[in-house]
Amino acid sequence: MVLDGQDRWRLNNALPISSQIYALLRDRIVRNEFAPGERISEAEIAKLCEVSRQPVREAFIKLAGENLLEIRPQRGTIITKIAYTAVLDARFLREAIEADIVSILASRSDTALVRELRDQVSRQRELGQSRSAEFIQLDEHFHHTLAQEAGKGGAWKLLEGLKSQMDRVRFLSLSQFPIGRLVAQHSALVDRIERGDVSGANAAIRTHLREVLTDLPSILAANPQFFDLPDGTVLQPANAPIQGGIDHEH
Amino acid sequence: MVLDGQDRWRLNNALPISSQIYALLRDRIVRNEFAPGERISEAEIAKLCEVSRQPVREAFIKLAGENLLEIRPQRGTIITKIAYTAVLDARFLREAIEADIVSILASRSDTALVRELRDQVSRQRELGQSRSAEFIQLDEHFHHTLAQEAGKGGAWKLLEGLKSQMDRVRFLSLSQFPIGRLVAQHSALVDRIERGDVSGANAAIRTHLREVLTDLPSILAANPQFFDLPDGTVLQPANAPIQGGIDHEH
DNA sequence: GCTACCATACTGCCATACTAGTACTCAAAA
DNA sequence: TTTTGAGTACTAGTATGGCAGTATGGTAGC
Repeated sequence: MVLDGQDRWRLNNALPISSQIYALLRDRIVRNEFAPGERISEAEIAKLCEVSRQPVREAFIKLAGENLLEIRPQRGTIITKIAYTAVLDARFLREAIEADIVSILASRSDTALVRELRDQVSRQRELGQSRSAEFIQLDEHFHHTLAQEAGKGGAWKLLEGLKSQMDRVRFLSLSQFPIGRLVAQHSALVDRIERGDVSGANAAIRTHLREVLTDLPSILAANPQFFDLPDGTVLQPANAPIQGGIDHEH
Repeated sequence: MVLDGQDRWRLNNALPISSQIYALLRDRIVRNEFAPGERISEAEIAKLCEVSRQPVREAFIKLAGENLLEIRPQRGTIITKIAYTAVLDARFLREAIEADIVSILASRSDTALVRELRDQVSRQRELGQSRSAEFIQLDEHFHHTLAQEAGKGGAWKLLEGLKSQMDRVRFLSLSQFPIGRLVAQHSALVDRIERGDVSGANAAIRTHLREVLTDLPSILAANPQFFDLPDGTVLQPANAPIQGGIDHEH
């Protein structure tokens, strides 16, 4: 593991230590500040944070539950590689739920909500192309707002664990993030919600979510060591339509 | 907590203790052998299993991650009540992913798969109305097979944690389980997969998944103490169409 | 009878120590 | 030179004890 110089990682004492270690490690893993495949040990992190192994261990267990760590008894713990198929699976799940969410929003035309979303979009626009990391935060907030307002905040929380793998890819693709296009898609989405255009909003969010992973193959090509490819995986564009299509009755 | 007489809970030594405690507790919670809202303590379980508190604690952490336990620091740990909204959210998620799965299967007509599925359906039919608990296992296996064969086994695993809340409801509804109808739906689904009828298979799985929770309101009425209802929740049939509709482009 | 307070018995959280299992180094034997 | 085996330095898993915070029951004061 790459130490941050010789610094210790500072914690506060408002929350349980294990929770802080968890949040701290998760953030670093998702941002790919650890190399996938790299070893990480309880004792090492404990020493770095000047705490005992126990809270570190509990954080490890939670991270392993999200498939960010693989704990191998008596052998060691490693940062998992980004599972290519898990990324695609997570995207399908997210697309399905968010499509429902915007459908709900569009079908009830809440003017206060539309105003709030427009505010967020302008803030996103102001960032400019250079501030990709901050954009991801705003993007996260935008989508969270959608879920919350649709009364699906609970479902959103359930999905957060699944998003981990997708998030790692997003941070890998920071440099080639087409922020302008994503913001425009957000804006178009809000337009359609405002007009009560259910199917239009639906299509907009689906297109948007596929955009995020458009460059997955090229990212994979540029960082093959970060990924875990099942044998015989055939690379195809991540934004291909869902095979077989989806038909919902009403 | 209701002790099983004065017995201890036997563990083997093939797996880590914490994993065994986790599996043991999860099974009991999902089967509603603990009363939701009831307190449960590390020390109590540790004593019962004749192990130290540490592995029990680690099992608690994993269970809390699935929202089966609520750990309140310095106050105690309780079995969560079944979150009514979480059940509905989980159903939406499951419906979305399984609809994709059967679409994939229907669009490629795998005769070996169809044979396997038919075998499973006949075994389900043989059980008869009286063996609800065993039926749930077979049902689980059936749906798992669908996911596996569609190459979405990974996504299925991701969803397992979310299914916990739904499973608790299913065990509550054991007595009034319309097994005959569910098996017939399975059979109809296989028919449509065999015919390559994508949209038909899609509709079949959606209807089927809604069936499982059809009786949610009556279950809730019969066991109000098991459920956690957000204030102002308006009870409505769990199998209502998704608000706003879902339109997928192709 | 009511309120404020305090002792007590819990709770979960963390530190420490120890166990058992694995990987690795390096020297001795073939 | 290659192979083997013992020793060592790790790893995660578990047991135990002490800590701080919380609920509870009873009591003193009103």
